[in-house]
Amino acid sequence: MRVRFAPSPTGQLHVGNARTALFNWFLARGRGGEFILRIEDTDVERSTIESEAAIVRDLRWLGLDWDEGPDIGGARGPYRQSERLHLYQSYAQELLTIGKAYRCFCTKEQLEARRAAAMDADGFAGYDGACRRLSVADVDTRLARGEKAAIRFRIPENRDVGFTDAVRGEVRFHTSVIGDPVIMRAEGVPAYNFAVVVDDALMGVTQVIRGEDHISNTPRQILLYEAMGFTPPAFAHLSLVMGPDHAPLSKRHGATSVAEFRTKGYLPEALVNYLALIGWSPRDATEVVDGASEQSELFPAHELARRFSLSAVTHSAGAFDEEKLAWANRHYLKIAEPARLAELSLPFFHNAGISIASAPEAMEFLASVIPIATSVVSRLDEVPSRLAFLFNYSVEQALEHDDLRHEMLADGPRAVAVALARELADEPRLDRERFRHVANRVKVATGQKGRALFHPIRVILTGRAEGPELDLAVPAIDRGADLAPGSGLPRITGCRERAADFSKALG
RNA sequence: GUCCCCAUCGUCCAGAGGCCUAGGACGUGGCCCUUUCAAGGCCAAAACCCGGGUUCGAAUCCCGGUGGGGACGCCA
Repeated sequence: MRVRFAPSPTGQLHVGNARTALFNWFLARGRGGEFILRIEDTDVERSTIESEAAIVRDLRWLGLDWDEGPDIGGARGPYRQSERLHLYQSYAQELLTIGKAYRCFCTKEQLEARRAAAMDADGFAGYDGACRRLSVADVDTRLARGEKAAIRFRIPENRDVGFTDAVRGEVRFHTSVIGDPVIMRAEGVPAYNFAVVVDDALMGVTQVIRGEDHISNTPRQILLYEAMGFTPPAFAHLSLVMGPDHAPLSKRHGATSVAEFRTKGYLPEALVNYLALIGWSPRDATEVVDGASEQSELFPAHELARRFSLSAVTHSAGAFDEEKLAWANRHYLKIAEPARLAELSLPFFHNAGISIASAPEAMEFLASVIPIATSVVSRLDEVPSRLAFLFNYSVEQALEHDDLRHEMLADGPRAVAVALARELADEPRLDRERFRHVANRVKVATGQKGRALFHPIRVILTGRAEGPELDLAVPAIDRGADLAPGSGLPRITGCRERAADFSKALG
């Protein structure tokens, strides 16, 4: 089995296309097939090498890999259509020779005018066949005169073209609704419908899995396969991914590209898992035990691949639900390696204005505290604000908030601050256990308890009324104090100093 | 306009004629846990688009309607 993903490098990788790539990859990896990446850059105007690089980067980020592609080569290359022009030219010539294609001299303006008229008259919007029966002599003289001509494929008349779609079943079109498509533009560049067919045939693609928007191109392509003597591959058309309102997913709905989801702080495994859930369910009928079926929907990519099958893909379009993506992200955030999360969150800290040295001790410290944030947050971009108290600590700043100041200036909290400073003064390294011990002594010393005791302590240690769990914050701050000198971690202060500062500030 | 595809809780899926008093997940509401916010646990509300057939029996099959989407390009 050979499958492919064939994006055109005209922009960012869209999540809908990413899902198509994913389903192809699932199939290849789940059943030992080959996955090919091919770049369809025949639109010279819009294709850019930057887009190609971005698409490759995003596919890699998602964790996809391919067996053949423009960046790694392969036996059936090249894998960029712009580098295969001679192939299209020779096949087009062949079709011309055997009379299955013909030159078309119609201009864009003429075509548009006639199309509009025909659409009103009988609803047919395809090519009207004006150049279909030009004589050889005619064509030769016009060519000799220097007139530019495109090459069109002659769609056979009065035929049914059908195929068995792997997700939809039987699909049938009558050739009367298909106009002769351009296969080579006047400039000598192939048109999409022709290039895909030549490439898929030559590259030995056995299953074409693509978006539903291509379903009506399929009959043209099948006819092209036949005309050139190729055996058509199996086709599968995936329903499209829509926005929450079931209109086509667009910027107006928020993020639409893989790159945007990355910069919003989603983990690739979460996006992959979520995307797989649109239009497909990883549930396996064989796992139904005692009438209760498998409940989880969260699986690593290789497991999704193992379970994947085209026949289980839904026929209807699915709406993109960022809430559910966020849920998947929370899950993967919780099970990810802290060291990796520390690495991944670096740019988010940078954006938040918190610079963290790349020194190993700094990264080690970050890794040790990152679970404080990732255990409660939905995305990586929320991490810095959760952890800011470790880096940007200041008594003054904390007391600038009216509500906090009022609360801290009350007798109870003031007593807690003073007692905490005193207790901490003689305390060696703090960990959760020691902290509980200290808190207990503060409780005894002040007679405060519950919220009245812990709320002031939280404000002292985090400078905020809410936030990371104290159990985790305490040892984190304590470690930071030890690391601060020369570690490249700016302005980290230990518990002892914080308590003392507050005690002083509150009088 | 013509052709094609699709139609189960707000959303994503399960359901391939009786197992359905329609199941799961996200989200929502409530309760529990808890020194806060979360997380976690438990419970709840919530759907077969409409109309005709076929059948002893239809969410499941057929036809029509309606609704949504796609295509009709010298874009892909």
